Amino acid sequence: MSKAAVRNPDATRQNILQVAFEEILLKGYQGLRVDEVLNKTGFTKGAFYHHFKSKKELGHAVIDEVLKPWIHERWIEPLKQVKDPINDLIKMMNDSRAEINIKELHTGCPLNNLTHEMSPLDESFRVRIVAIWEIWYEALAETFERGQQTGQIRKDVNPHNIARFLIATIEGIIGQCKCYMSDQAFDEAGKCLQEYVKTLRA
Amino acid sequence: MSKAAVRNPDATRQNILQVAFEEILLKGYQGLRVDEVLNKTGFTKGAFYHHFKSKKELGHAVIDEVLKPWIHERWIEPLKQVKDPINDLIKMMNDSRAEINIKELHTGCPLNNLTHEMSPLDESFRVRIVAIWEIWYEALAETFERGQQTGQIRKDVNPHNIARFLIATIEGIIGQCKCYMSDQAFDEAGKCLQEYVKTLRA
DNA sequence: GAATTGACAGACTAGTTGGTCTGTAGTTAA
DNA sequence: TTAACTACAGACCAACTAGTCTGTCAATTC
Repeated sequence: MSKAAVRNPDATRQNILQVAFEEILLKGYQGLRVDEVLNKTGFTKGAFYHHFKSKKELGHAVIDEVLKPWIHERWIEPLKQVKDPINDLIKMMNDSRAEINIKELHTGCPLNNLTHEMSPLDESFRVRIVAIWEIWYEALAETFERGQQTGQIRKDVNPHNIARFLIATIEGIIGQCKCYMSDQAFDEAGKCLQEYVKTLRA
Repeated sequence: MSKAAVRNPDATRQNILQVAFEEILLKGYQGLRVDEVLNKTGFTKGAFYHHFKSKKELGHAVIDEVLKPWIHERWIEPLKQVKDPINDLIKMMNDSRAEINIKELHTGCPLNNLTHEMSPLDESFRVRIVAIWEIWYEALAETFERGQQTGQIRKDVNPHNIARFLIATIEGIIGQCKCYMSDQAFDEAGKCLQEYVKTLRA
């Protein structure tokens, strides 16, 4: 009875999910300790296993209820608003860089982090994470298709191929920054990336 | 006395290192179990802790004595032999693709795997892994510099920037293949990558 | 307002895991 | 030959960790 004089189960769940997400980013799913989440949230085993059947189900919930909405807010929604694909995308990539610098360089891209550590561990993780990549991939491809229709993007390029290429490159660059704990890779590769994107202009 | 009627300490160490490396690729360093390595090699705790002070030191040895030589053999040496940067690099990337298909798609790039999981865990891991990236990075940049001197590569591009860009892109593509467990990403993004590389021709 | 259900608290457990320690057989040097 | 050292074998341990179980108080229902 040390906590929760007034009850709020939704807030409890969200609290646990958020802390678990941060722990996974720092230490990975395998390095995530249920006890540590409970320490940081102030809840107990009783609360945790009331909301989650197991650690694995917590992993599922983190992917579906934290990571997925984050990608939506960070990439999918902005992509829908794009009017000038070339310039807007360059701007979004620069925003991405700024965001990386803010929350410490060693964190990297959350989606890519979970991809590399969690997806090989269990098929249930992998399918959930792939679903998120697909959403991003399709949203990017659609952005290029719209650009082709409005005559802003060359019509001889394949929107899906470009989408996959850009996603791969962005993640690769962020991965380098993460390991080097420096944004030098962003300076170097970013220049090439911007030049490449500009070649797509009609 | 169930094993090693005849002794060969070097082979013992290499055996442990190789199995540990494969285990890390499959389950990550945190998922690596000393006992499992001993099961698969047939050795015991006594042997293990005679050769390695701790699990962490095993991690160091895997990076320095398995991963690093692998990169040397797979990338550094071939890069030294490059006569025609554009065509040879495209060939090397296709080789890389073939290799990925052979040892199951979910494995991904060893260097990138260890980068994402191990480098955030401990600074001693990170500095060792960064050192390997640097070797690859410099070897690639030097290849482009040679290409510029021989007039095969445009002189208005920065060799180091291209090197970083290519490394990031290659790793990003392999990462996508790993998560999707499909080489579709290689088909899609690979086309863009090849086109980009060709634009570097003088 | 009594009863049922939901949302926790917290002690406890069983299985795992990195690491230790003692013993012993092969190897090498004198 | 023998003493000293190397390269293991394998039992053992302490710490950790996901998960359980019983109890309790708040919230909802009737």
